[in-house]
Amino acid sequence: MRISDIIEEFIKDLFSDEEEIEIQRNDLAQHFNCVPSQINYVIATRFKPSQGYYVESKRGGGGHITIKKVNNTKSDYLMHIISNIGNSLTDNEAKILISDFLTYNLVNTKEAKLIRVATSDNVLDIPKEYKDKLRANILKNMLLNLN
Amino acid sequence: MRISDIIEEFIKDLFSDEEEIEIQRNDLAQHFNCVPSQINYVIATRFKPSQGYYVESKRGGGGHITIKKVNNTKSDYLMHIISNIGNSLTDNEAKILISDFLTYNLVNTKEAKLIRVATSDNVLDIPKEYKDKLRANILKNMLLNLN
DNA sequence: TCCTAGAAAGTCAAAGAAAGTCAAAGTAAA
DNA sequence: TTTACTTTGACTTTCTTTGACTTTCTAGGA
Repeated sequence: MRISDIIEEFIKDLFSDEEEIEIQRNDLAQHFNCVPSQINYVIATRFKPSQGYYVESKRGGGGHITIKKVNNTKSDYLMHIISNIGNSLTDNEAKILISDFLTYNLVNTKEAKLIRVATSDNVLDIPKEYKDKLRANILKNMLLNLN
Repeated sequence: MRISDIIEEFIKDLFSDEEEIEIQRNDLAQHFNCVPSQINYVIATRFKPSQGYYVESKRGGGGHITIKKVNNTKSDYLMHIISNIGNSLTDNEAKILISDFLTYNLVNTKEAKLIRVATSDNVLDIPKEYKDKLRANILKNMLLNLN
């Protein structure tokens, strides 16, 4: 398994009930035996605002990285995601979003699967230049119809 | 015997009890002493939706190919539909099919809605020449994932 | 007060690790 | 002998890992 996925999961577990967590980049890197910038990679790809997270940090002595979950209620979270999807979305971004929906109980397994299928790269076999735009569109529309 | 057939059989054997397997393209190619793209060929020709398989993959470090087998004894009707959809489907045809699914209780209202959204003409905002083909593909793959 | 050392975190590009594409060449079937 | 299916390989794309270098912050000493 990829170290990035393991770190992602570890961080998400830190949010047991909290809606805000704080980590030390170097400590975490040491814990997982990787270079510190790997932590930045994980945050950059898995904890983006468009994924419902807000990140702050401080350098220097006593420095740290704070990650906040943007919204509390399910419908706020959903609205936040929908309005932040923009008009382009990669396969990987979609995958992470959908797995978050499942973790946060916004959808059940079956629905998550349906959404995943309709946004996955293999299913969307059209020229590359249309893919990410189409994917964003499909996902937004499916989410809007969840209620 | 053709190498493609051997690989096909090998992959099918991997599904002993599992309904979902994961392979490494390069490893498999090495195992059979063929070029990696041969694996793509086998998947493209023998693991199509109309044959009851759903495929996903990921590139890069830790990449892999996942193949899911749909238990087709579960719903003959569904498999029948899937293999009869062909590779093109109009908006209207999709609409009718989906409302049939609902009538026959193959899906619930929410699922029907999700499927409808992902196959509807105005969500699929790509050039006309790709639409019906894409719609067919999306619908087939979504149906495969109903269990 | 101001300067400086050390402690964090950030950036960015290169290298590495998979998988995907596509078309040409080869083979089998009708 | 066409036509359809297979095999092959060069090239592309996507995602992850790594590391050298930069920036920012705090605290302690001159």
